[in-house]
Amino acid sequence: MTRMPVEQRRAALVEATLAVVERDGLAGASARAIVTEAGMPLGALHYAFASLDDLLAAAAAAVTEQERLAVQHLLAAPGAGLEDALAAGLSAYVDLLAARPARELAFLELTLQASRSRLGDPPAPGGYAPALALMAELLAAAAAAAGVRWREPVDALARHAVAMLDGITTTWLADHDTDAAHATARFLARALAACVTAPEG
Amino acid sequence: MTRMPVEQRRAALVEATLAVVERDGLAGASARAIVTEAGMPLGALHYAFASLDDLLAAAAAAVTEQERLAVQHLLAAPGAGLEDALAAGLSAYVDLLAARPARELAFLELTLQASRSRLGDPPAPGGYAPALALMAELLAAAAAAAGVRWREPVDALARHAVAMLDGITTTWLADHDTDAAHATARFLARALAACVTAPEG
DNA sequence: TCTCAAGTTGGACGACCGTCCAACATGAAG
DNA sequence: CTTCATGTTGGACGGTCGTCCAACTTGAGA
Repeated sequence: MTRMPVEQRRAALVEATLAVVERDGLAGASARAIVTEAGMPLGALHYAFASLDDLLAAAAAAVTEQERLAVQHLLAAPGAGLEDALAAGLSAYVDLLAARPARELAFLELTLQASRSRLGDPPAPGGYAPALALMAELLAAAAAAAGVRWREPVDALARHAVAMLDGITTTWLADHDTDAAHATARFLARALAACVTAPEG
Repeated sequence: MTRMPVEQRRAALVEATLAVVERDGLAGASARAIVTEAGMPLGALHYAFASLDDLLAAAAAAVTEQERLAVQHLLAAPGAGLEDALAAGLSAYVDLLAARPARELAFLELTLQASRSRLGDPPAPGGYAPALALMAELLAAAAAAAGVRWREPVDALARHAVAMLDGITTTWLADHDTDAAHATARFLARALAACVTAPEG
């Protein structure tokens, strides 16, 4: 392969890993499948990463950054009320899930694999932090746009929302019931909207 | 191995599979590891199941029956209010999760594997049905005990609750934050409790 | 142009995989 | 006791796995 900074090589391998896991599942994410996807020779993997597990861990870390970033522009609802804005954003995620289920499934597989490797860890705040921080920002912005204030810490609410998104995902993947997933999204929006003070108060 | 009805053999293999996945993860659930766990010879697997995938699918199906059954006696709160009863039950699940995380992780791994195999399926109501039915029963019983009635169909609320349990699980597995998981459980209990008519109405 | 350290490659290795099936054990029928 | 259909076993097979490393390419410095 042509000369290439190691950093760029690592990024390309991570991207190829995400593509392979999305297409063939975590079980199909072998060293050979990944380097083939990336158009690299077999040896390139152990030149950029110490082991395949290291690459999968890096891919899992990249996921929390990349995936939740796709949700970023979902909460860009116009001047509607807070609950409607939240419901629109969450429903947009459901549509994204229904349109590209393999992608969300791949993200869950990688996240779970990372969770297993950290099962016997100390407290371990974990790599979820970026997703939580992003969701907290979105919630804060949504409240500001609606002219209301959260009655509870946004960090706590953000964690509830992230958990609910995960649950919506696993449940939809199990039954493919898009209507029900939208209903769950509205349920969460209503629950979140119940945690604000009166408008302009 | 001593004579043994095929049905019993299948059940023993499914149980052994759950034990192996809990200990070593889905990646470690090889045919040899499973039959060793079950104390059976290698050939016994293909004598009771057509393939390893069939066994894993059977294990995934057994999970939805078995796992959610563990939650059954969690909602047995005394005469407290509905929200407190729900919160107590959901918090009990969080404690169960924190005490035996590998088990819940194994359940998720098997469920996700099953989800992947059904990715390109027709509508497919899926094997989630028993879990939903059980949760619906629990919610109906809880409302009856509190002397209130659900304002929405219990089936819909049950699906929200199951989704939230999954989300609580994946999130806790990522950050091991038991306090935050309890807070999310209370959040869900409050959201559910907001869906009833006034007591004794 | 020649040298050589650094970067890159793909074949080789041992281990493990799922599956199959020829050989073996078993217990009822004769 | 002998027969034999049925149930059971574990070794063998072809394949794929992750990893390593000897050989090759590259491009800057002498």
